[in-house]
Amino acid sequence: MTSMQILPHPFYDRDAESVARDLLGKLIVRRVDDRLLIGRIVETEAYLGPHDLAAHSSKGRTARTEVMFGPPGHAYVYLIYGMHYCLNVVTGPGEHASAVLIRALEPVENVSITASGPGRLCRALQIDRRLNGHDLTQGELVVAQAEGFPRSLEIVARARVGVDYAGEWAGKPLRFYIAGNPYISRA
DNA sequence: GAAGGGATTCGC
DNA sequence: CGAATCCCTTCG
Repeated sequence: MTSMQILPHPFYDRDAESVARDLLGKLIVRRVDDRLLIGRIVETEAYLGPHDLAAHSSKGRTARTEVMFGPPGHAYVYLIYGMHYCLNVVTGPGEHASAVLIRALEPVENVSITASGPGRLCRALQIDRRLNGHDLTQGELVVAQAEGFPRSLEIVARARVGVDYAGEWAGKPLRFYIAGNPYISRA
């Protein structure tokens, strides 16, 4: 396939909303043994930091949320509802305890089962807690940009999913997806 | 619409 | 300790 360029740390060292928008169209590259599983990000959600009542970091710094309080560009992976993993990338600026949830991928290479929805995405890419804290600029899980793609995208902003408990934060348009893409998790 | 399932957190 | 909660998915 075309050559790819791994996104460097400064890409992540910005506010979560900017990173969430700019991740659309980028590639998740997961290496399992000698196989590369590749998907294009088509849906994300921004979690802005401790003041955002929908963000895990708003509950304080704990063993589970520790990675969120660390440097940008690392994976924050946790188990939810006893059976699904969710993949987030830690953003900035600095150690701001903000992150972007990756909600859906469009299959690009070796992704046969559906990767729409955060739980299914992790199943498709064989992501579990062992990748919590992983540096996304190297190793078995990275985010990259294909040369010359994407050019321009039409982005839709909507309320985030599954955060009804978050009061006024529940309705803020911090979920982003590529308009018309068939792999988004829900309309 | 409800249940399934386990880690995590909080309250007693 | 027990109880409640959860950035979900699949089944009825």
